[in-house]
Amino acid sequence: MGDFNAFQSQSQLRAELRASKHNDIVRCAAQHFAERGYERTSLTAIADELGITKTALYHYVASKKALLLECYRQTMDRILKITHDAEGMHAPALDKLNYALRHYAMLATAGDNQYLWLDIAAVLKEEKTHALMAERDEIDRRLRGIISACVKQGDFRSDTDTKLAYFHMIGAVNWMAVWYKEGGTWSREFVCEKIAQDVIRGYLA
Amino acid sequence: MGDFNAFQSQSQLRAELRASKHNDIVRCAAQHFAERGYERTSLTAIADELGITKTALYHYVASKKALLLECYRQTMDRILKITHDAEGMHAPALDKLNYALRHYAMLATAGDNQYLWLDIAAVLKEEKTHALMAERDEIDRRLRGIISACVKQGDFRSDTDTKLAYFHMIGAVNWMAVWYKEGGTWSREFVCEKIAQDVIRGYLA
DNA sequence: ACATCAAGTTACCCATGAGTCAATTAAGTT
DNA sequence: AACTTAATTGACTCATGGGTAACTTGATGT
Repeated sequence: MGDFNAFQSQSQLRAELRASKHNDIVRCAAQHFAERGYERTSLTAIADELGITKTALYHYVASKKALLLECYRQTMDRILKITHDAEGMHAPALDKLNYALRHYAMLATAGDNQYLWLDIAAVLKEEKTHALMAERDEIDRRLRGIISACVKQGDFRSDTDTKLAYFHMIGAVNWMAVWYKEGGTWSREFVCEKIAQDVIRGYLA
Repeated sequence: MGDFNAFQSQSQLRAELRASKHNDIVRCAAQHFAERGYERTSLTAIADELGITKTALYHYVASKKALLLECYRQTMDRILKITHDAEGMHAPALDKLNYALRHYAMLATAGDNQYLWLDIAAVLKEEKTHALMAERDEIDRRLRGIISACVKQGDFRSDTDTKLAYFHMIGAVNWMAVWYKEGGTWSREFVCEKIAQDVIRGYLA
């Protein structure tokens, strides 16, 4: 083994290349799943878009379902990061909540995600044992924690039911993936901000 | 032709029987589609539940897609009726809106409708020529009309964006189909009422 | 009695799509 | 050069599921 690869072994390079391709696949699949739904998406279609054959996919992914779960894990990770960042803010709970909802909405409206969120809900229902459940619960816990804090700090009405408020907010934001289309008179950021405000305003003391 | 069937011809009886069976099929299919989604539902499964063969279905329905469209037309008709009833109320626009949202929510939470609403959105997107589009638009128009009336009558803040408010409300209510489960401490009626209130409260002047 | 028609059934056809296998290429290792 | 291993392919299998065709049954009407 010569010293020309002192910084990085060739196997490491290979591993990185592999990881990169793997990532491409997941990203491409995520888009298809989000736009057309899991059932309507064929692995061949994904492979075609990537310029490879379906068989090649199986060198990177165990099965179609595994691919789906990975797509969803990526999405959950992003949401988890948002809630984490929100919790870490040095600001009133109300600001945290606004931040979380705004960024959540930005995720939901990024691209054509029509099917993404409902399919996730469906998968989570069936795959009870999966780690995705834990992530989902963690997201729930954090968001509801922030809402509770809004109540405790007196920004939200004291008779607020946090569970219902949570579902209300999440529902309104998730549904954006269905109706939001790029290219209106308002920017995406603005629409997300508006929805976050509207959803929060109903609970202000 | 004897007079024993003076009230109703036998062909009429047959037609009614046929219509009744047709209705059974649509109802059964609607449930399957709502619970498992269109793609995951097989005609054989529907036929099995009805105790007939798949082929027999084709005596009542032209195709799987036609069956889907009929299911959705039924749902749309129900929503249309709700908006119609709301409009016909002798009451302030605010009460009309509450009525419409409450009953819409009751529909969304009737049974396991997880997939129903999103699939409808998807079908409406593709089937641009179909009469369902017109019905959907009519529902939109009416609900947004009621929201506008709330603004005009001074019950809603004057800076309310009716389009966004509409999407917000519909989103929160549609999403109930995903999360609502029978058997909690609160009655379905109560939860629907609460959500309607929460969704409206944010716009009150 | 006899033609008719609706309602079903069995046995198919056919397209799609997930997943597998054996062979091939390309690159890295000794 | 010989060996190995990862990457990739084309050609399969196999199950599912929508839809069709031909036949049976049973009731209606003349």
